[in-house]
Amino acid sequence: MLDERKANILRAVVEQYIETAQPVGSGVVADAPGVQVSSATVRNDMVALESDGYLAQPHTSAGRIPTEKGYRFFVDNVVDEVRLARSDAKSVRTFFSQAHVELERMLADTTRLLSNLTHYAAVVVGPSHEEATIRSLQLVALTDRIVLAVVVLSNGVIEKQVVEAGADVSEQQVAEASALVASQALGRTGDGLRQVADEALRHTDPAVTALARQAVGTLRGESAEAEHVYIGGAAEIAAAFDAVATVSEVLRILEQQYLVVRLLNDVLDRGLNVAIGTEVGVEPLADCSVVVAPVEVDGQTAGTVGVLGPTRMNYQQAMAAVAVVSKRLGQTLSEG
Amino acid sequence: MLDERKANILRAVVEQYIETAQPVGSGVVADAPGVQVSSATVRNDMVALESDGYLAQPHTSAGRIPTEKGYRFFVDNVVDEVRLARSDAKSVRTFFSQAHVELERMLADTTRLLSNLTHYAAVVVGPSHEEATIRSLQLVALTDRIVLAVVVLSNGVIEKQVVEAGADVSEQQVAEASALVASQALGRTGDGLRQVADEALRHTDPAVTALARQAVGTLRGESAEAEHVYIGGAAEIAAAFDAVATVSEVLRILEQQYLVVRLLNDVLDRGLNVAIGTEVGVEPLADCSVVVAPVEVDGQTAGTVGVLGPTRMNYQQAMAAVAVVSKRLGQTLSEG
DNA sequence: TGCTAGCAGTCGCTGACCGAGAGTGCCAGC
DNA sequence: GCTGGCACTCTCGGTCAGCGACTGCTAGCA
Repeated sequence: MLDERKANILRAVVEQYIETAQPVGSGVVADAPGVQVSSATVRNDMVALESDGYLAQPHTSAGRIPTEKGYRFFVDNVVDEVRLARSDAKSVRTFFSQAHVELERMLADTTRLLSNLTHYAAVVVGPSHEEATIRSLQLVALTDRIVLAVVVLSNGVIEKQVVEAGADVSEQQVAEASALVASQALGRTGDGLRQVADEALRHTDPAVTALARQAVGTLRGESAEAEHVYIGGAAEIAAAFDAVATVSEVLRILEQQYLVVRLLNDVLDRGLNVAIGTEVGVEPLADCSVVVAPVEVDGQTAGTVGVLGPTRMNYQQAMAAVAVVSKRLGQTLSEG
Repeated sequence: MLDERKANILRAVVEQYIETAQPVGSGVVADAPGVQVSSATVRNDMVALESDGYLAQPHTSAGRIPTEKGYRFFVDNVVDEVRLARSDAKSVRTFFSQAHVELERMLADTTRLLSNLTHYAAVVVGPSHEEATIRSLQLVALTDRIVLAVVVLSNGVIEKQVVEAGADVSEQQVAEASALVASQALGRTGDGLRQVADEALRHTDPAVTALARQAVGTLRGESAEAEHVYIGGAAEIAAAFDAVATVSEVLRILEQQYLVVRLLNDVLDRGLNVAIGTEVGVEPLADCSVVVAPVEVDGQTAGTVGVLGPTRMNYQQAMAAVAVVSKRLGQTLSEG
């Protein structure tokens, strides 16, 4: 553990480096508030911090920059007041006070809000629809053999799934299968669909039975896994790094949305709100940090909110923004 | 108009510059196939090409680079054989031979295909749903006052629209309004919904009438405007430019999807397949070019396919890829 | 013991300079 | 009208010196 002065010095280095992206020398640190000692003393402490792995020196006669361990200490021990700037708090408030009836648009807009607040890329993973109840389930014939199963959930989300019938089916048969499936599914949660037994789906016409069972089978398979991801502010990534190769790599990761979801969940599973550099666990994101928070609806985790930026990130502000947005989002979701 | 040798020289410069991104000197041009003259002659022609505005010189004693006018000439007069590389043609074929029943996923995947082929960002604007017929229209109550209108179109696309009822409505009322609207809308095109007169929607219960009319009204307003855009390969933008500021600007444009749609349509409206630099008409995209093609289904335009890359783009390949993909996409859409 | 002032030393950055090389424009000759 | 040749221009890479920033160390002071 670091004594108070060393912690203050580390804090000063991190804050300064976040601001300027330049190695920080002992001079400016000595002038920082909370460090009322001479630059020589700062230097002595800096060598200690360096040998303890909190700071690094790009080369002799350059200032210090924080290591991952340094950022980690900063995040764990130094970041205190989780408070948004007044104007930011206001834009969050106005955002959530607007009516958002369509879940999906709201989540997409939320990424925009977050990336505007933080100037980093923002990720929102939508609530898994397992908890929402099924308000409507309908089979619609598209062609003689292809049927679309459309599920409307209580949160306004629509799941759809293509069902290919084994043989040609008539409009009439589709309608009957639709009614049959609906009778079993309505009111259940998306997850509850798994409990619909094939035996419950029976009709005098075997073709109808078959179609109904197949529809439920397809929906069973899908509904649990489909995570809805929204990513916004990719352009901020370009602004945050100065090597175009890094930007390209990071964007390539962001394009693989399933990877991003897994990444966020991994971080949360490890009990972290912040993953720094290699902690993120994806090699091309070694220069990136991630700040995440679960979205809680009625005490249940129902989604994730996060931002992705350079390790040289304004953690204080990002953590505040993510915390506030995830909380407000949870509230809004539990109301609507 | 340029004589043949000048055209060949211009061609050589453009092709070389596309490949190397370096100013092209008279020496390499003289060695190019189709230019069997000495470098001195090439130089003489180059000054002519420069004073005609086809080439530019970053500084004396540097080679030449093409201007927008130079690229334009190249695209209009030089690009001839629109042919994909064998392996690329194959991946297009396998892509479209796979079953794609869900339109939206297919379009999203198409952007991935195109950006893989060209290594530029790809844009696909989905078919406006005006031509597809309505297979199902259903009102689903989410809360006492909020009703979701769900429209399933014959191409498998689902449109949804939130309808807020003026007063609380019962499940029964929603069901009746749903049947009422469906009876009028089924079989019409999405556009044809506009022709449903309010008078045709009448029910003994005035609340049902009101809800039905409001639902149709909301759907009327929306269905025409909602363009579905898919953008893929944003990471390629980062690889294509070496100034991180440019990358950031371009990505910022791509994030505004409505702007991208308008941009592509503008280009097509001007009767162009290729827009080069300032021709694109968006100031931050001055270093970008766009290659577009309409997607035709049964002779009707039903979407757009395009790529966006640096002005220093491989037009030949990009044009070929866009042409093939748009054609195959049109075929696939008219089948399914 | 802990802090500080001071000083020598290291190293990157900047600007000047220079030579090599690439490319040009022009001219004379074929 | 094309070409070879030549003088010229300008960039690029490398070297070097001066400068400035910052460090590490040491001696001295409270």
